[in-house]
Amino acid sequence: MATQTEIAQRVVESILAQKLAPGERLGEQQLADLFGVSRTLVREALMQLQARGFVEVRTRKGWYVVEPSVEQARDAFAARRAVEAGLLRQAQGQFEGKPLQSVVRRLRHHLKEEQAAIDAADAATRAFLLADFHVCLAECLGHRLLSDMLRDLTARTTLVATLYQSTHDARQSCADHAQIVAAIERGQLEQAAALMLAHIGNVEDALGQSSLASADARERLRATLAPLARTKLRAVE
Amino acid sequence: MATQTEIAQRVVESILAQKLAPGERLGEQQLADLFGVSRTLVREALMQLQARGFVEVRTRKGWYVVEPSVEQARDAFAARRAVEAGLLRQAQGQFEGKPLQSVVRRLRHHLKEEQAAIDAADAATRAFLLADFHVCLAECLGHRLLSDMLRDLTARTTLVATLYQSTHDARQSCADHAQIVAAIERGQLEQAAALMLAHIGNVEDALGQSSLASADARERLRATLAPLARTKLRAVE
DNA sequence: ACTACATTGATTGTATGCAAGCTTGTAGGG
DNA sequence: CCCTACAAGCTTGCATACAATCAATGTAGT
Repeated sequence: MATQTEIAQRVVESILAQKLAPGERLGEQQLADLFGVSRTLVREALMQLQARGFVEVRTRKGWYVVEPSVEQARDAFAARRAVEAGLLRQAQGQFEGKPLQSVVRRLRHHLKEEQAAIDAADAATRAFLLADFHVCLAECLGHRLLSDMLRDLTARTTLVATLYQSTHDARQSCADHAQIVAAIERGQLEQAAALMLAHIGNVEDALGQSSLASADARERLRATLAPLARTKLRAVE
Repeated sequence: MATQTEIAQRVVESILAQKLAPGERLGEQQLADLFGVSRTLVREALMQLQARGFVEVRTRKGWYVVEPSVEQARDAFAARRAVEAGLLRQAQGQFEGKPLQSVVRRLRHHLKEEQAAIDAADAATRAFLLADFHVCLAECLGHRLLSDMLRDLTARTTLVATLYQSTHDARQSCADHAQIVAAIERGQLEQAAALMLAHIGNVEDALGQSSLASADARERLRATLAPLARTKLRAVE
């Protein structure tokens, strides 16, 4: 009892909420049973998600949540830097004081939600809201297309953050956001752009530290399972 | 005898080559027969294209090549301005003189192709190459993700250019591109960004003139068919 | 005991079938 | 003559059925 769009949405939500880990397999029949529909709808939903970069299909093997490489992760961050800085600088000539007030108002509202989530909600909700700030910014600035693209882009970076066990602090991100909003309110959009670049850099650096530790999934699996195997061997002896 | 990806690619090519006009209907069975596959594959291909913004589905009515409204067209141009200017400014700190040389070399090669096409090729090929310049730029600057996104974005703007009968001159675009490359070669990326903004503005303005004339599809149809109906009436008399 | 191979099970890839809905053409009434 | 109601045909939406391929397990042979 669900449409393709609903299925796709639910899968994306689950990925962002870390209920679906990167590299996790998504069986077609399994999802079909879960949603009470046929494999056809599931496939169509997955194809859309593939086009948006959330899942990938390995021929005759199945669908998997994307597991971005370090290089791909850097690419996503680089893309966000270019887009979001461009966004703010573009707004410089676009707005003439007045409309920015309503933008600031909406962003402040979003900041409040972020802070509330940091105090109360789980990590998944926090991560979602922190990413949504950037989407909200693009939307407030009138960029409908870019807000959609940023939704997927930030989702990607959030994904790699969970994949590489980012040590980044939610509180720090929220503080960064507040600074950016303050700069926008002062009309200093160039500075806002600079702050945004620094902010994205912070998030990216946070995962740079641990990227070596869990660089390879195979290695990680071996490391995780090694003691178990040893125990088993000893039991057999 | 074709995979979904091939079908999707062919459809996109046809749209860009103006063999498929905006608003044109794409029957599933029709495409299935054409490619010698079943409707299933066609549907899956169309779903991907829907996610990328090339086609839309009206329930129980069929698939149609997107027919962007004026507002959506402006949105696409605004997105391109933000992304491409951001791209160039971002490159400012990224490169330190040397690697830019290879970028310039590749872009110059592209410029030559553009000029050759302007002299020899048809309008569709020209439009494709002119749009591809921007994709190529992003790719040269190391933005793999953004180049993909720009491929779709520029396709969108090319689409609206054909839809609103842009009066823009290919030669002018190519000259703009040459100026941008020259600025990059001089290392003046800030200026390159400014030139890029002006260039995109030029293209957008070219269709701004005729946007009022064909603002509404319904209106346009009425305007197109009105004289025909009159002629017919006279013949009957 | 280990390797090579065959068989089985499961899963994806593709096609076909059936129901629902829109469009169009036509007939009947005003 | 025009307008409305109805029916037929075509098209999409979704499910099911079948084919192809891969992984895994079990087996036989060395």
